[in-house]
Formats: sequence, C-alpha cells, structure tokens
Amino acid sequence: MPKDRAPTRIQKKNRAMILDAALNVFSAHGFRGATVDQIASEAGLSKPNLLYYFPSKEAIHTALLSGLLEVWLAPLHALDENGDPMEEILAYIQRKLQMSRELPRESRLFANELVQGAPRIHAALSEDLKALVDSKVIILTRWMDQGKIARVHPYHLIFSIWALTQHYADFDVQVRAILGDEDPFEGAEPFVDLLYRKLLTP
Amino acid sequence: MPKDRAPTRIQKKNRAMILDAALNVFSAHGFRGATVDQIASEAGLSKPNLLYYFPSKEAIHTALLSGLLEVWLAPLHALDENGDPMEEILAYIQRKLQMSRELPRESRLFANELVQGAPRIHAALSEDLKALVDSKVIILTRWMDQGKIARVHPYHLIFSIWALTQHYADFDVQVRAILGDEDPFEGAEPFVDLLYRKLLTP
DNA sequence: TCTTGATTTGACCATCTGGTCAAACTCAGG
DNA sequence: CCTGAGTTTGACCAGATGGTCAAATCAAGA
Repeated sequence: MPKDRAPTRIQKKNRAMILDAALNVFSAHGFRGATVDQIASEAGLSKPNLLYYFPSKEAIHTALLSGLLEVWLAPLHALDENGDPMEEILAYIQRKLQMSRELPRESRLFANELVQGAPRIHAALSEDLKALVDSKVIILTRWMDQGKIARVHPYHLIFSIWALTQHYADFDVQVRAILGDEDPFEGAEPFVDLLYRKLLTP
Repeated sequence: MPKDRAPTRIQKKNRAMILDAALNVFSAHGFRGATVDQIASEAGLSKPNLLYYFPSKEAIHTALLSGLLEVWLAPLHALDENGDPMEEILAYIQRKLQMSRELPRESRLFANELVQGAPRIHAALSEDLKALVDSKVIILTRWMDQGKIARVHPYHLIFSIWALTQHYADFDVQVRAILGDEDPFEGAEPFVDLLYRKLLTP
C-alpha cells in the first residue's frame, strides 16, 4: 500500500486510471457482477498491482461513489433561490438531462446501487441527499407560496425530474430499442421542457 | 429432470415456489448477484433439488422474465383506442403506478436487467416491446391529430410514464430515505395525475 | 553510480459458486 | 404391501474470484 505522504506522479495516474476503469465495470455490471481482474485489466494493471493502490474491491467502489456523489448532486445544489423560479427549475432539468447524456456511466453506477437497495450508500442518502433536497424544497415551496410557480407536491416534483432525466441514461438500451437510430436526447429535451413548463405555469 | 408429461402436484408447487423465491432474489441482487443456493434456501429446497426442476440458474431467470413480460406489458396493452383519450391515458398511468406499488419486485427485476444492458432480454425489447409501443403510438398520434390531447412527442410521452411510475418501485430506498414515514404513493398518485392532465390538455 | 523506497508481478491460497451424480427416499396405483 | 416412477440429498468437482506475499524491478535523489 502506498504510504500516505504526498502522492507521487505514478500514484496519481494509477489511482485515476483505476477509478475510471472501475466506473466502466461497476456501472455496467453492478458491484457483485464486477470482478477485480476485469477492473485491473481495463486499467492496464495486474490484479496485485491494483490491490497495491486500493486495499479491496469494496474500497474502490466506496472511493468511486463518494467521489462522484458531489458531482451527482451539483446540479441540484446550483438551483438558486434568487433566480427566476421557472427558469431556475428548467435550467436544473436541462443540467440533469445533460448529465444523463454526458455521464451515463455515473448515472448507471448510482442506479445499480439504488435498485439493489443501496447497501453501500444508505447513510449518504438519508443524510446528505435528504438534507440537500429538504433545503431546496423550502425554496420551491416559497416560490409556490408567492405564486411564482404552480403548487405541486415539491418532493414529487424533484422525484419526477430525477426519474425523467435519469431514465435516458439508466434504461438507455430500452429507449434505443424502441427509438432505433433517432437520438433520444434530441426529442427528450423539448419534451421535458414543455412538460415542466405546462406543469409549473401558475 | 421431471419428464414432460402432465406436471404432478409436487412439480406445480415446487416450480411455483422456486419462481417466487427467484423473483425475490433476482430482483434484490440482479442476475450475477443472486446465487442458486440463496434461491434454493428461500424456496425451502436443497440446491440439487432445485436443479432437478430447472436445468440452470439461467433457465430460472429466463423462465421468470418471459413469464412476467406479459404481466408487465398488460397495462399498456389495455390502452383502448375507443375510449376517451385523456381518461385512457390517465388510467394507464394509474395502472402503472399501481403495479409499482403492488409488484415492486417485478419492476426491479426488469430494472436490474435493463440497467445492465438487458443482456438476456434484448430480443424481447426490440421485437415485442417495440411492436407494442409502435402500435400504441399510432393511437396517441391519431388522438393528437384529432385535437383530443395536446401534441407532444408520443414516444417520449410513453418513456416519461414509465420513468415516473417505475421510479417509485425501482428507487424505493431513495424515495423513502427522503420522504421518511410518508407513503410515497399517497402523494405520487395525485401528482402524476395533475402532471399529465396539464401536459395533455389541448 | 549507488541506495532506498516505490512499484510490479508470478505464484499461491481459501472460499464461493454453478453444476453433477449415484444413492436413498417417497408415494400412488396395482 | 409391492413396485416403479417421481423426488430428494450428501458428497463431490471444476472454475472463478477476492486477496496475500515474497521476490523482483524501477526510479529519483545523494
């Protein structure tokens, strides 16, 4: 195991390669379905070498998830209480949709974890995520009180945004099986924009 | 392996117990994450005994999926071109939501399979499912042409219904981590009803 | 160049897992 | 109560998998 001094050039490079390879493998096969050998070979390392940088498969997975949670929640974090309500929400939705498009592996990593009961990130959900959502729900509720947007159940509003946008990353195969060659996001963007505009217009 | 005569009383009972146990285990852990021993013990059988009824783990999974696909698509199948457009669509949504509530294991079984690229049901998606969706899209499009419902991208309309309703089953842990004790479906039902009423009112 | 810590690896291990098999047990019909 | 088909199981196997370790190799500063 590398000492915990300042990481060397090689340590930085290899840790990064491992995490990227792990993201590929975990997002495609889930935690149980991923093998250390697979991650190692995708990272261009031997298995013992990989385990020189991370003590276990579990440790890689944990490092990945906790490193990406921040990225994952950033779009919601950026929802600004001082902006125009409708535009803020629509912009949030566009950011989420763009993440599904550009970071589908990250989306599926979380989807895999959640659909199996989130055994490894349950704490983060009911602490960090809940706190963030609660704080934004306060803002949404105020906007509704002020008549800036229509009154709807604010928690379900957020759930619906997650569901709609992440669907395109998580269930990509299904969407593509039905749409054929058409780019899913081409139609998705105007669709969700219209949907939330109609829902939230007072 | 049981002969393929008429199944005996014991065969019927054990096959059913195995499929129910397999649904529990596969939906909670995915194909790779499930073990034959786990399914066997949940079904109250020894592993060799279980493999007397199904030739392999794969066979159990296939039997489950193909047996449930029909159930899973039934709500969309029931969308009636002769009914009132708005009521038909809202009823379809309620049926889907009810399935998430009453058959969450089934939902997660498919979610697990899809999120990992649907390696075992890809054919069913691009054949049966696509054909069904295409046929219903024709009906939706006609309703839009007739001005009975607002014009939106019909495929994305269907995707959005799947996303919104299945979210409550597939990502149940996340929803509950945020809502606490509140029953998710209590708020979800009026929320989605309002959402699609606003979206589809011409 | 030499030294020392960082890095890499081949060989190995224990456990888990899907699956097999022959022997034993159960049970309904004659 | 026999008998033969249907059912169940303990013991076992081969391959996969997570992880270890001592020895070998490399790299950078003195």
